[in-house]
Amino acid sequence: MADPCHSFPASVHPPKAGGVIAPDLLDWYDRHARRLPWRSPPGTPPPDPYRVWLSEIMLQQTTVAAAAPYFARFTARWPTVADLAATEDAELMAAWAGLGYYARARNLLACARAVMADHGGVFPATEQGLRALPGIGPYTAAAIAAIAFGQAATVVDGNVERVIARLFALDRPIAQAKPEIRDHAARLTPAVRPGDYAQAMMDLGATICTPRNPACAICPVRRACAAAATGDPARYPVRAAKPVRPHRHGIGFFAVAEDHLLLVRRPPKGLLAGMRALPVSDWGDPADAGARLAQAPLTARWTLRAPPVRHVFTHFSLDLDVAVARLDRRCALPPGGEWWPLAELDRAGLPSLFAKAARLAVTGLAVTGKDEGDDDGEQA
DNA sequence: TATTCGTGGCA
DNA sequence: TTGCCAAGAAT
Repeated sequence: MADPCHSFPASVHPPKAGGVIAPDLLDWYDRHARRLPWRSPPGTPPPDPYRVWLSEIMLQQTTVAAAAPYFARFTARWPTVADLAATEDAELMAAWAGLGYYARARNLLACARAVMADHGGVFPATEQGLRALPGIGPYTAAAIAAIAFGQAATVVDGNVERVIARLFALDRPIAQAKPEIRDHAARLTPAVRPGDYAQAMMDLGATICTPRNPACAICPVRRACAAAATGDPARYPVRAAKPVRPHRHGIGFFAVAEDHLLLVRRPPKGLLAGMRALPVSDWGDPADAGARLAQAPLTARWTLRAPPVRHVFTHFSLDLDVAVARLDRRCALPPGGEWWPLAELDRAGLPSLFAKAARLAVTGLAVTGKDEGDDDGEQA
């Protein structure tokens, strides 16, 4: 279709809401683009689609600072999609450990293998083709199409939603304004340099049009912004009421025999799916804490360590008590269990919750018979 | 449309 | 200390 950005003159519809922003935004991006490991400088040829895809998956609900070291390790270990597709599941999951949202790691592998098996090792160049791959949703498909293949796809992420909500001073919460936001975003997307434009919108949201204290004084599209005109731009986007986060309790079991630790593989669906982990009790009402020690994976003399590990997930918080037991020998394993060498614990690929619990338990082992030098702020 | 799914930094 | 938030996808 025709360039929607220029379907009417800006002077006819004054820029009180929106207007043509792409030229000013791209000009700003040429001067202020963030230099990131997966990005090519403004106006230069696009990066390898594999690297664009990998970065976009890692960046889903994840900060640039958190994703960057993982991106460096992944591209060093797996320089191409073929390398990634050929790796073992366990190695991939361990490499992802600590980054969170582990369904991304499973889908990453499934996607790489689909690209090899169904697309001759080449990423599809269209939004539709990308959208059909595991782990690639509306945002990621549009981002890869725009950034790696130069297509004028409408890229809508959290940054874009916030920028649009302010440009048009939308009075409804984002959850309810999604269709309207997408509509505005599509009209603002230019036919020229769509990849740079998409990244410019995200940079704008990340560095200028921030959630709190937006820097309107130096914003390249302030003249088009209805929220800035109100004098209180931080009022947008309107925030919906947040649901209360329930609190749960559980026990993680740290069983050591012959300098080996009992680990299990978590089920393929649900929380921390497919990840190596400590055996655990159920996680539920803190009032039922007393009954959970009976859920140990094997019979032993369990000692409860204090304080518990406090961990916050997206939709609940958890106090995980750590129960420790020493066994004389490596006994029969529960289903899916393995004895892991304690000396190589950092290579087990434990999610952060269990890495924290293991650190707590290991410090307990180290000071057996002694009681000095607990490293961190242990408190009642 | 609403839930489920991690983690760490920061005000 | 607590809550907020980050380049969302799958169901």
